[in-house]
Amino acid sequence: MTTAATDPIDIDTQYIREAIRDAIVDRRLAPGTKLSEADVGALFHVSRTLVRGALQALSYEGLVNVEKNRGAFVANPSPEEARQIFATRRMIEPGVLMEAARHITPSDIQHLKQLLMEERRLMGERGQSARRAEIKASGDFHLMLTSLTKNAVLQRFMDELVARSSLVIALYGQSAISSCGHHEHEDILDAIEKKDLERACKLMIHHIDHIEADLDLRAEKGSELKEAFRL
Amino acid sequence: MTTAATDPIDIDTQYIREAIRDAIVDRRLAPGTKLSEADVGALFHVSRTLVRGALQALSYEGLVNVEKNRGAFVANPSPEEARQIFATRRMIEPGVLMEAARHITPSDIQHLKQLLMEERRLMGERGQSARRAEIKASGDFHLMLTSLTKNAVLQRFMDELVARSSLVIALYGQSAISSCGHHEHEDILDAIEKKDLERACKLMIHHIDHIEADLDLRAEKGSELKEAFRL
DNA sequence: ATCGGTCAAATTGTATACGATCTGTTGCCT
DNA sequence: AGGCAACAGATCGTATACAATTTGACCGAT
Repeated sequence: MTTAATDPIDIDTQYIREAIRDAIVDRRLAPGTKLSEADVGALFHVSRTLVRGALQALSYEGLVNVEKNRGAFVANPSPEEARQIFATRRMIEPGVLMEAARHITPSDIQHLKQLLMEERRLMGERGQSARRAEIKASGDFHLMLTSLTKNAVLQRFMDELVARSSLVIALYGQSAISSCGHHEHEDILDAIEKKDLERACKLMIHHIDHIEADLDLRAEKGSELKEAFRL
Repeated sequence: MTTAATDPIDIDTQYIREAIRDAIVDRRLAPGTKLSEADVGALFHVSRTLVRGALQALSYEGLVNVEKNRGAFVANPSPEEARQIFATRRMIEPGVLMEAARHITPSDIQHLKQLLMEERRLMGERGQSARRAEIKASGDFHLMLTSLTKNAVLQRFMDELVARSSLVIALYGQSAISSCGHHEHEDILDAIEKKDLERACKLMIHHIDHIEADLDLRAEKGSELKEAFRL
């Protein structure tokens, strides 16, 4: 076996950024968790300098909050933030769909179908890690669709939106996703394959609506004291 | 005169980031210009540490390119990038418009009208600084519209898109903006005021189309050697 | 004269050192 | 006992020092 996982030689800001990002999106790091520069640096055997860079980058993505002179914490998105994220997805994703459909090839469709099969397989599994993998696979469908647009700007926006959505789903999801989420991806792909873009768009919007509807966004949750006390 | 411009007391990463950003968007820094960490640091009387943070942030926004071991350069967007930026705006801005219209108040409309008057005033002026101000005012209309949505995620996306658009317009614009660009903002606002959202959306799309149509995006320009030689 | 290689200057990459700020605790005073 | 102030530990913010890399110049060989 390689030693890559525990003893990677080339640790740079980017590597750390992605490692933390994955951990957050996979919910191995709980929202609110403090990410001390010294601790993270020790973990990766690098100085605080590189860690700071990674944390700053993640704060631009909205995955961590950095509080001045207090440190960085895994983001704990408020219900309001969650709503904004999904509102933005509703605006963008129909366009993504249309643009992706213009470029899509039969080979792309095969790849997407394969992803959906993998997703379905995971759905059968039980346990927390399966649920993580399911959330991830669900996001990957949207990201792969986006990659077909060959639009780097859009890709970055969607990367951020999907990552933050994962966090929100993990926080507020009521776990009915399994039942509704999956068919919808297949239906969307079907509509694209049949060039029925109008239907595909409609399905996409409904899909996003359903994901958001599965969330429990009633104000109080975790740490939003400021909101709770109307400060 | 005040010494604020040359001797500000509180210089932090954010301040530097905004200063450079403004300079790039205003085109006081030409695309391709090298931003040496030491030089910038000397200018603001800070160490390279803060400058690096600012440059990294700007690279996430797509306003500067950081090349490993070579330094940071003011972005020189390729025609392809320009197309992607405008394609993305076409996807997002109709949604922005709809959402903004839902929240808009008479007072907001007054503010927007005031902005448009200012814009029109600048249009009368001549010279490079007037053109800069005009490009800026033109972007501000879109940003102010976005701010009405009260959606922070969206706001950040639009901030980036508008900033990069300014760069692209400065680079590839053929300066016919004056004639077409302005009426369109007024027309859009009119349509919003009359609650004719369908018309407002259509006008917005056309507006973006017109801006892009005014660009000269034929491949070769400046430094895109890789493209030029098909590497 | 041109090509190739070696070397020096300049610039970035990373680590470390030091100062500033926050947090929690201790102990005194009322 | 309760509250306030001073202090100590920990953590972040910034600057500086040193290592690694790039770039351009010089110089000798073909």
